[in-house]
Amino acid sequence: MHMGEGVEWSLHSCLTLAWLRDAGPVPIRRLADWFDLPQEYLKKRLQALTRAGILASTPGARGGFSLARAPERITLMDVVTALEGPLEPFVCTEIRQQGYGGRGGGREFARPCGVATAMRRAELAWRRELAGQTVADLMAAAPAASAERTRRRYARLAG
Amino acid sequence: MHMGEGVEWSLHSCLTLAWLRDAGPVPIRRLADWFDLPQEYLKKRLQALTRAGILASTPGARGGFSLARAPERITLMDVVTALEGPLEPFVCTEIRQQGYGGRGGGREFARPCGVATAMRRAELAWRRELAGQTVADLMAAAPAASAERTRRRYARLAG
DNA sequence: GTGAATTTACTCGGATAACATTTGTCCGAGTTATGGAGG
DNA sequence: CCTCCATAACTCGGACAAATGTTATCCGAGTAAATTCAC
Repeated sequence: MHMGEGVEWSLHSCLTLAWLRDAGPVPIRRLADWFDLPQEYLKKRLQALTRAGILASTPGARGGFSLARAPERITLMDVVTALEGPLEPFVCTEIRQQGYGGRGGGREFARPCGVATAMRRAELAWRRELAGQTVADLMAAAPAASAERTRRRYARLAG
Repeated sequence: MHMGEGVEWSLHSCLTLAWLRDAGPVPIRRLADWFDLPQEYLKKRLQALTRAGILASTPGARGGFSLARAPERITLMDVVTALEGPLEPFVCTEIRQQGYGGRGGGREFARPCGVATAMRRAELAWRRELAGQTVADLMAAAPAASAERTRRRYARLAG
């Protein structure tokens, strides 16, 4: 059970984009250099966020990525599902059909599998927690100096 | 983000073993037939549970797997960590070091990365939920007939 | 100068390769019950 | 009847192969600003 690195990359990217919101769209090149990440692959991930309506991409010169909505309205859940897909970590393949009921069983399987239900409950707790935190919260939790430092450093790079 | 099928298999196996506790150790062959799963691979998974002290394995003829402790004392968390390893789904690779601080930053990174903290919080909620449910709870949640039916069917097979 | 053409700086999407993990298979070795042979 | 031995039924562990998923790279196409050039 592992969550792709793209999640970390994307969250940090969102955080940065949030801080640079006034500076206009940020090209992928800058973000990749910023965090020293593979440019093309990071792009792919951010494209996924764009398809999900979390980021907006402006093509052409002076284009790049930017937040599509206010940081308060982007939850971590949004980002995670955009990247990892809407699929739940635990997928019930209904093994039990084979086991407890045998070929006949019918009625017993109308209600969902107990194992799946238990897992689902845990996933819901996870999702709830993710949905409860926004990019704005991340900004607030970061050291006070980070925002300003990021803006300064970016301005210097962008000349 | 996906959780291996072994988790589902193992939980159903534990449930079955719990019901068949009086019938002595259950050979892997039976379990695999039971759920129509690949025998050798299921064995691997159950061996992992054995190493974790959740199951006990008795070698030799009439051997097989059995619960190592009471169903009340086996949490879903135990099973999941035994199979997927103790590693957290989200791994922080500290890419921020590159980004916000640049080469100098030092002091700012003493406290953990905000993104990682947020993710950790969600994982904790997940773990807590998993740790709160035991195999005994699964037994209780299952349809009343399942236990007896399982025992009967097993007796017939082993007959 | 003004407008059109060219260049430059971006994103988008698909194709593909390298790599890791999960899933599945196979085999040799060790352990214990069972059944039979010899006393 | 008792003992010893062979056999059968299991698990354990490692090595290996196949399938899948993640990470990464490359390329052609589209879009928009900036630059160049013609007039």
